[in-house]
Amino acid sequence: MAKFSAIKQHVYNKIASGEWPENHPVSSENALALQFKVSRMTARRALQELANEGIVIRTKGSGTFVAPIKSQTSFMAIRNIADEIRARHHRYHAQVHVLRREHASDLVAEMLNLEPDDMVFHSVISHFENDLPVQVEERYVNPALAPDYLKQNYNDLTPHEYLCQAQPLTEASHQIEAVTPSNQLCQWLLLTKPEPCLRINRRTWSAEGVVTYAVLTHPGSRFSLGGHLQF
Amino acid sequence: MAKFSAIKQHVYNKIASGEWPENHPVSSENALALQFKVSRMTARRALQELANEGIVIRTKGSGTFVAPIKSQTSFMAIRNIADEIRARHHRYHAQVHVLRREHASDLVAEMLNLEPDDMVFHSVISHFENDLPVQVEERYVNPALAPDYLKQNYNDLTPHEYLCQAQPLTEASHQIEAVTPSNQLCQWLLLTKPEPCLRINRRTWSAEGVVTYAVLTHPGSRFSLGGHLQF
DNA sequence: TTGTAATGCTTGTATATACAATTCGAGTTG
DNA sequence: CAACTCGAATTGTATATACAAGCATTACAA
Repeated sequence: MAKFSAIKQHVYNKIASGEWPENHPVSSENALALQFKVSRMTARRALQELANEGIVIRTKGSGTFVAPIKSQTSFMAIRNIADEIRARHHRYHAQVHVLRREHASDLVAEMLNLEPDDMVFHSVISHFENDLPVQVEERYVNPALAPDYLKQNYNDLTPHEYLCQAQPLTEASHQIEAVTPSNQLCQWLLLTKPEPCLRINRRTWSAEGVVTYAVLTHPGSRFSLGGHLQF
Repeated sequence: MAKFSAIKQHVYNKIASGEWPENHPVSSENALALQFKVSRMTARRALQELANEGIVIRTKGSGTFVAPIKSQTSFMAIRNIADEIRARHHRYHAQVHVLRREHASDLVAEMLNLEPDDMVFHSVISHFENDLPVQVEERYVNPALAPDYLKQNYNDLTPHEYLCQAQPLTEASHQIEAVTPSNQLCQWLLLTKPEPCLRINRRTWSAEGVVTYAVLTHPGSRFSLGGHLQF
């Protein structure tokens, strides 16, 4: 492993272990250079790359500090929330609230191109970043296209991951809105009082039809969607 | 301007002008160092940052090349709110609340790559769909890049339309979040009580730098963002 | 007490150098 | 003609050094 990578890893560990919380000062370039017996330029490179990744914030004359977390995700690509959180070197885990077979409501039936009262799979899962839920994923699945959906263990892999491998997706549509969360959602999100939430309604298709309809709800204070375009 | 920035600019220009198309080789570190009379490390930094931005691709032993254009970003094309409303066959009109020259706040200065207290143009406009406001557009403009911004009549054309023709945009970044509107925003949006709002923070670049920073706020009950992807 | 000047620490920019690792083409060899 | 070798070019890693610029504290003077 390259020396500058070792230093980055050292900082990652400090942050992941909780030893360095938000805004905690990070060792200076010179201190790291001494500690790791490298030149200042090498220590500098490590901190610089961490800054590019948004892990730390550097201020001339002042120092380097652990960046406050504010989730940001690309809304162009359909990405996996778990991968995203891990890419930020934060701890991820999930909690399954609901996982069952049930009759489709009118709305769900329409979204999945089924008849009302047809059976669908329904799951509700909270996704945690550093012990704080950043997303409640409410998902309805067409049983014909993913018959083993209920048999998976969603602590190990996300529904999105499973569905991707079970039914390669060909198409997706999103609708993004701001909503007030229901009491039930507040509980799942560990919100003591309602706050504006970002909601993504997503339908995904495979070659054989609509696979799944998902309602993803993020607390406004813990999540924002980002994107970058070039022309 | 720092030397490494000058080199980056040089590469930007070559690409923007079309002189260097996709996959065209970029001058090597040593060549740029000679040409700009800097050390290799400085030329290297310029190319490295361009690579981080996704502008070029670097391969050890081979060289540096103009990156292929990122496609499929049509999800959130920069759309004009007025066109959108008219496309729905609804009546559109605008109301200008603020249109003036003022000192930049720290945040605005940072977003526009200016110094705090530099002068910027500031406008606040409500956009109405059938007599109900669906967006408050708060916009800050770099006066150097759009000196006539304040002279336009924003009942006839939107700031976005004017800026597009004044400074062709090359790049944009968005951040979408859910927020509670301030009292001032509630007034502008004709909301009797606060409701969750969808907020889009957008920065747009032309070849010469950041042109404008816009904060677009939509009432959650009157607006949602849609998108469709195919793979 | 207040304002100011000095000082030390930090990050930012820049240079010169060295060697490692990889790619790619030119030349050589069988 | 094919395969191989070699070397030039290029990017990657690392060091040592220098000075500029910003921040925060201390020391000092009014």
